[in-house]
Amino acid sequence: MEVLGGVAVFAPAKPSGYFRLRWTGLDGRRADTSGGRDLGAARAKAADIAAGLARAAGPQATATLGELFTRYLDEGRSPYTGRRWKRSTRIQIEDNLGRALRGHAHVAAMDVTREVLDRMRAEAGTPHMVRINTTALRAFLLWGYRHSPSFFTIAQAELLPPRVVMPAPAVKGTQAPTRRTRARRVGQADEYVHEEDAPSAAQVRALSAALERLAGPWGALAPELAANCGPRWGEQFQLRAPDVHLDGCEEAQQPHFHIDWAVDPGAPANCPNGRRARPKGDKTRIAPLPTESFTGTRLKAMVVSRLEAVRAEQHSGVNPDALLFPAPRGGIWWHSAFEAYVLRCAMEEAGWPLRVWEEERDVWDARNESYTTRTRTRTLAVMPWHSLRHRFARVAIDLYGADPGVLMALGGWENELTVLHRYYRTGREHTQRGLALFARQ
DNA sequence: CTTTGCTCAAAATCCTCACT
DNA sequence: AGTGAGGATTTTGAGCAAAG
Repeated sequence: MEVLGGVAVFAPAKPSGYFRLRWTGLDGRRADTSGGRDLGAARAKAADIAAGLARAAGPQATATLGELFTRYLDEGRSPYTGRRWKRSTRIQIEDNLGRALRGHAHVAAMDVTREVLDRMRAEAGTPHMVRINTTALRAFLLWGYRHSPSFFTIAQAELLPPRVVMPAPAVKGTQAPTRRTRARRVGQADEYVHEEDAPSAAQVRALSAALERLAGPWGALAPELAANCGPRWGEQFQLRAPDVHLDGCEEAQQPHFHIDWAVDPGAPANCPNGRRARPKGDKTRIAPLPTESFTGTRLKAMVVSRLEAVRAEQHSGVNPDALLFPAPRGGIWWHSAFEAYVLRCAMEEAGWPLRVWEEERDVWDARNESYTTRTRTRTLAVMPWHSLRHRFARVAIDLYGADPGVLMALGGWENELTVLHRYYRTGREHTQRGLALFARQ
C-alpha cells in the first residue's frame, strides 16, 4: 500500500483484479473507488483525487506540519481557551511539539493519520514524555481544525480523543527514579505528602548552615523562609525589601510578605520588563512571617538583620534592586545556576539525600535527522527545594492548626481540594475510628 | 582556569473537568 | 462527594560558552 496526498492505493487481491483507492473525505467520511487494472493508472487517478481534495480544502491542506508548527507558534494562543500563552508556556509547547514532529516536519497536513500520529507520539524516551507529546499533538490538531480555513478535517481532529491508548516510547530513554513512597493507606490520596517527603527541623538547620557558608549573607535565611513562609522558589528569589512588612500594613496587621511577582522561567536575559511575571495562576497573595521558626530559630530577627544588610548593599550599589536573595552580581538568580552551583553543594554538605542514577537516552541530531544513544550520570535530590514548601504546609497544619481554607490562602494553592488531598487526608482517620468501634466490649 | 549567565530538555506539581 | 485523566505551569537537572 502506498499513500499519495492522502489517498491510499491498494494492490489488487488477485493478479487479475483491480487496484483500489481509499481516502478520507473532507466531511470525515471514508470513501473508496476503483483504481483500474494497472498501477500507473491507479496512481494517476489517486493524484487527481488528492488534488481535488487539496483544492476543496484549500491550498492549506497541502501545507506541511513544519509550516503549520511555525504558524501555530506565531499565533501563540491556547486552542482550548483562546488565551495568549505565557512566555514559559510557549517555550514548553515549542519543545514538546517540536520533539513530536522530529523527522515528520515534511508530512502534509492531509496525510496525517492515526498511524502517523502514533509515530510522532512515540518520539520520546519515557511513557511520561509520550503523554506530553500526545497532549501537544492533540492541541495542535484542534488548532488546525478550528483554523479558518481548516488545515485538518473533523476526522483528523478527532484522532486523539481523551483516554486514547498510549504507544510505547520509540526511542531509548530512562525513567528517573521516583522520589516518593508509592504505597499509600486506604483513603489516602495518591498525591498525599508524607512526613518523610518534607525536610525535618534538623535538615533545615543543616541546609541553612551550609548555605550560609556557600552563599553568604542570605544563605541561612533562604531555607528557613521557604519552610516557614511557603513561597515557591520563583516567588522567593525575586523578593525585594519593600515586599516585607515587619509591622503589618493596611491590608494585614501581622508581619508578612507580599508575593506579587515570581521569576519568569521563560524570560530571556535582556527582557525589557525584567524577568518577573505574575505568580502561578496569576494570583498574588500575602504570606505569613512567624516570629520563631519551627526549627527554633528566631526567624523574624533574621529577616530584620537581612533587611538592614540589603539596605546597605543597595546603598553601595551591589544590590540595586534591594533583593533579599541576590545573585553574586546583584541580579535575580537563574534557577539553574542556583541549583547547580549553590544548592547542590549545600545539600551534599548538609547531608540531604541525593540519588545518583545512570541515564541512557537517544539524542536527536537535527542535521542528520537521526538519534544516537548516549549515557550520562545524573543526580536526583530526593528532597528538592520544593520540599521545603511541603514542610511549610505540615507546619501550618500540625503546629498552627491551619484549616484547608487558611492553608490555601497563605500558600497560594488554587483550591481547597488540592490542599485537602495533599496534606490533610492521612488515611488514618477511618482506620482509627473503626479500630475503636471493634475494641468496644 | 574558574565562575556564572543562559539555554535546552525533562519531570513534577498543580488544578480543572468530566465522569461516576 | 470522590476520583482519575490530562492540560497548564513551575521546578528540576545538565551542559555550554562568555565573562572574569
